Amino acid sequence: MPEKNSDGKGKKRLPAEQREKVLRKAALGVFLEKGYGAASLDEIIRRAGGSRRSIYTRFGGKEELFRALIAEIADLALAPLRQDFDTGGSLRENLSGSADRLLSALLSPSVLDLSRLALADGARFPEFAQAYFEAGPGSAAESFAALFDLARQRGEIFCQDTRLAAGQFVGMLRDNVYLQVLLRLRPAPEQQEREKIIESAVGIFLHGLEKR
Amino acid sequence: MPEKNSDGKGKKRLPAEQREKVLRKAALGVFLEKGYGAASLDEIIRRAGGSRRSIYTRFGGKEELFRALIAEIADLALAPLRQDFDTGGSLRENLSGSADRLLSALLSPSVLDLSRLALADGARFPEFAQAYFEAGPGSAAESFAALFDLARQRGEIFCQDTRLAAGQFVGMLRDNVYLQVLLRLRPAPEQQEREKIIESAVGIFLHGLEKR
DNA sequence: CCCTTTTGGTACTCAACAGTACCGATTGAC
DNA sequence: GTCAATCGGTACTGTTGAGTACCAAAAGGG
Repeated sequence: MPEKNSDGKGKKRLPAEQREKVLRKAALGVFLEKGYGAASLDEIIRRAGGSRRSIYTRFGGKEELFRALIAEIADLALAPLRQDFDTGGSLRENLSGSADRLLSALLSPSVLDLSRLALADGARFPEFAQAYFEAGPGSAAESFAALFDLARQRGEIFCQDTRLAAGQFVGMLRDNVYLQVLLRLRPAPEQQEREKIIESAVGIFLHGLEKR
Repeated sequence: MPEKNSDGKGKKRLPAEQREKVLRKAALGVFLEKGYGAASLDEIIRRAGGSRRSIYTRFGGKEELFRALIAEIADLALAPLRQDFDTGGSLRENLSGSADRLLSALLSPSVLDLSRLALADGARFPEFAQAYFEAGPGSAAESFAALFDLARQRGEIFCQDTRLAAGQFVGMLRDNVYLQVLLRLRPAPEQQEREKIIESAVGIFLHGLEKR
């Protein structure tokens, strides 16, 4: 008796291109949720459909599958984080707006998972840790540094090392509240608390960089 | 032929108490280096000597062994971080000194491993994430908050929410340099760079909190 | 309509590892 | 010295999951 699958999906075949997309997406989800070590190919296949062959013919194995995802992982999850600054507006407005976008991105579930993944499995996949940092906190800090440079040229602030200060500003947003969220000790702060965090950080920072 | 072990250690038996100490220490090292999932009992036994029985009779299993370590893990690795503040000296001196001790602790190999462990396996062991945060960044922030409260009472600084500011100051030390070290993208900064980081952070922060 | 190629699904092998059983050796009490 | 209890070492069991083999069904060209 030619039997169908339990879920009734049958044995429809997907064109190679689409199968690969579905596989990448499913793998991405499982890796982000479970981490590299605890992620199982069976789980990926269960979500994506297809068979083990589809992974091994297309990618070569678990490790290669993960490596194949690195580029798009960083791009995808950190995209909202790399928004350009408004050219107009005051320094404070620009800083607050950018900080808000950065903090919201950092606190989004997918970026939180991504950060945990980079920290947990960065030892085995240095390119991944590198890609994560460059696409995320690194590029954010560079944007802030550019902002600070401009303000310094205008004489609005006083700062010897704008890159260092920018990295510290990003760190300031990654404060203990963020750390607690990353450790799953508390839920992400809502709009109101985020605003308080940003107001405090921007206030301290801008005042701290004022000409003295 | 009654044969000795390859390393010549023989079959000396350790008193129960000492065996447990050695086991705890070895397990601590392996968990910190490999993470919970990748740590194997065989490796722990190889380092500690003894046999699997010594783990199962004393602790019950891998999970219980890990849980038994949580308290001392946090205590041990974060001890240098919880030094009291000098009561004398200026606010800036106190802040700089404390920040230096905190940063040095955060950047020490064992605390870096501990932080990665808390982030990677905090999902499975929430008590561990909790203990890590409270013993480490949490208590550090509380100390800074106390320092800020005192300074505010003296009228030296202006700050609405000292706890928030203290958490942000700790975050500021956990800047992008620290993040890169945590991600194993670069070695820990030497004394000179650490001083620059602290000088910048303390300078921005104190100036930022000045009465305006 | 048939035949080749590719894919989905399943069954298998192999390795790693947690947990258990057991034997002989060591220790300490008597 | 003798004996009971315990410990070290090793072998075994069961499970999980990566990687492989194979078969049958589907797609597509002739």
